[in-house]
Amino acid sequence: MTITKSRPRLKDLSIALGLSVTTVSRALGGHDDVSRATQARVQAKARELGYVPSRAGRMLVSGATRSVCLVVPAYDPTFIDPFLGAFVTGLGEGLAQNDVDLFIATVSRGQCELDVIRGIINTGRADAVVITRTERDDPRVRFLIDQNIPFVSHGRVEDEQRPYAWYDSDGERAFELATELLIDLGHRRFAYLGVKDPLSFVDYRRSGVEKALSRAGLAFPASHQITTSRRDRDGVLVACHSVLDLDPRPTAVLAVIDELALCLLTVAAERDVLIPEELSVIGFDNLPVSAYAKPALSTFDHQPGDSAARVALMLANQIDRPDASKETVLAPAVFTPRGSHGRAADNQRQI
Amino acid sequence: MTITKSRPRLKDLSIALGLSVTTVSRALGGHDDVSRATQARVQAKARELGYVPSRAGRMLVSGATRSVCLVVPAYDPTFIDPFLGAFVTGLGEGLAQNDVDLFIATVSRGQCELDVIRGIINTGRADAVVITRTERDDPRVRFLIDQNIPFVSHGRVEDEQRPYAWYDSDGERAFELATELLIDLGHRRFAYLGVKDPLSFVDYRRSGVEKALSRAGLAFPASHQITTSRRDRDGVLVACHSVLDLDPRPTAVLAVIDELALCLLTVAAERDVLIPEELSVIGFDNLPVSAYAKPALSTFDHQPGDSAARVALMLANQIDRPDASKETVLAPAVFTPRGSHGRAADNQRQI
DNA sequence: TTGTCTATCCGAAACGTTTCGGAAAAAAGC
DNA sequence: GCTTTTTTCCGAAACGTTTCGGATAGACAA
Repeated sequence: MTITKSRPRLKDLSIALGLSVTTVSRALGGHDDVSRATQARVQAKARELGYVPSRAGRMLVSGATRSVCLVVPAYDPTFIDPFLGAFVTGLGEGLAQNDVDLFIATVSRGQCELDVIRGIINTGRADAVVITRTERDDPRVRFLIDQNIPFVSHGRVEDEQRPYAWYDSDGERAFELATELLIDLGHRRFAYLGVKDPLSFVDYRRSGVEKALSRAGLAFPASHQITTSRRDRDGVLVACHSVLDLDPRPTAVLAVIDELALCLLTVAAERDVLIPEELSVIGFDNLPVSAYAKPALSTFDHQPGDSAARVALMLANQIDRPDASKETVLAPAVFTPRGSHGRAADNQRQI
Repeated sequence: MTITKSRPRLKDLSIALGLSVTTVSRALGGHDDVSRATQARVQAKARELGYVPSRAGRMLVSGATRSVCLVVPAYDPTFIDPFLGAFVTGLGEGLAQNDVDLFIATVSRGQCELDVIRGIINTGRADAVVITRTERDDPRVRFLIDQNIPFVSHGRVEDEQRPYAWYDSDGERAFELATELLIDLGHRRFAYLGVKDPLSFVDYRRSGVEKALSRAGLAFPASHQITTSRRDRDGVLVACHSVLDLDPRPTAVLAVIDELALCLLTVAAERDVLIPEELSVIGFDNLPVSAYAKPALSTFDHQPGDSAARVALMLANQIDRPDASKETVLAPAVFTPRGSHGRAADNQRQI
């Protein structure tokens, strides 16, 4: 009178049904070399006994794991994306719907990210990988294409000619639109607050500003493009002050990330620069706290949930149809206008 | 002249060495029924050929997966912890050092978290699970103990009598200390800004304030404990105003999370309440933006990286020694004094 | 010399699944 | 009624690992 604690196996089903293991397996697989009647009978029994196929067994015979790996660098805490949590959640959610598991690999200090990826694939721990925060000329993308490893990149790299699957939110278009909007509001003197990191989204956003300004015949001198390092807290403050020190002072600033925009807001408050009356500020990210800033920050939203869901779908496609053409998705970032931007003051408009 | 693309198996090693598969396996396992010389020879060859054992093969025979699952609810975006990214990263990092994989399961809207956990264990996808954001009386903890599933809880629940492994940062002690510090700075009128969610850390932090105040013989009436829902942006604003509307106005406020504290800071600025001269504010979380607030927010740091590393270790222990006693860790949160708190104004002190 | 003990190695089975090739039975064609 | 085709099922092998229970050889004791 032993209690069978462990869940049923194919063999248990076959015994219970008086069929062979083969037939049970094929019935559950929906193959047509087993009669409809038997298929139904097997499936009913499987449901009844709560049968779930063993992943290990399947992996062994198929060689595939039905799981993807998100590779996240852990060597630099500032690299930890504020959206990582939301992204991971959305990714897991989307993958689960396609019966794919998500697993996380980290790259420690001193480890080579490429080696980590190679290890994941070689040890057969994942069928595909996701990378985020692509760099200007990202060695990971090159490597993954070279090695013919299925992957989806969150963020695109400009230089890569070969096709690969990527998802990116269109920061270039976003900042182009924001700049146009500000021009329409009468602004003529712009500054851009950027970061030094060689991440590809940084380039795109800056370029959006440049495009809109040049189209409007407005100057965008290097002196008005102030960049700093996120890592360096003092540097961030210095950069914000530099923006306000420009003479004549710009009336509109595009900040590449909310974190910088928020800092600029507080520095401006310290220096009694009125926002948005004297200075319009638009950021990018829509951090949760941005809504609570004073004034609330106008910014762009990534819709991290949607993007993760889309990436999940792309990954499932990569796994299930490895030879399908590589999807590329350029998603619009949605403008979230709040209180930090407005019409240029008239006196400034006439200058 | 075929190129062997796939990595070597135990069998390949055995052929290359002229040994049996068994001996190779046992040699790599370091068993003493194979001579030292052979062990060395096998290990050298394994290194040379780049042998890595197949996880599938191991899983099949051992029944264990050497992976743990982080269960994260995806049904409510506000549930997504701002530290989730850092936590996931640290966890992955720590687990990898113990040769354990981290995999992520999400609970979708309409799914029962308990069912998800059961599924993970039943389908043998993980040997242990991690849960976060424990609730006051958490059904997950009860369930996991009942089912004898190895787990570590990030956050503890007060009511559970049976031993289980948990890690928590000591919010109670933290707010107790913060309150004492403020009392020493001359503050006598306190308010507490809380959230309604039934999360266990909420209770502990509030209780810390209460303890310190009662020890100092100061009142802590319900009217001065203002709670709101994080989900409800307007509600948060209303709560912040309510704190400032208290008459006489408190001189010190403890906010259960930085998000609320930051909101209070902006509301106070709007209403020309000087911080810290007229009002001291201390939060908890040390969000990245908290350093950029005006004034910079005094708060407590979780040290999410350290906590994740510790939890990873605890998990590895649970897997490797399932019968070991359950570790519990109560980690101090480190006070991060900045500009949002200070000495109580003299005139108020005398009231 | 014979038997026992130890050191070292190996064959076979097992874990759970899938697929290949074949076999039996039923249906169809003549 | 006989052959051919189709339908439906099954045995065996394979995936990569580990362990159990031997097996072989040499060392040792009597």
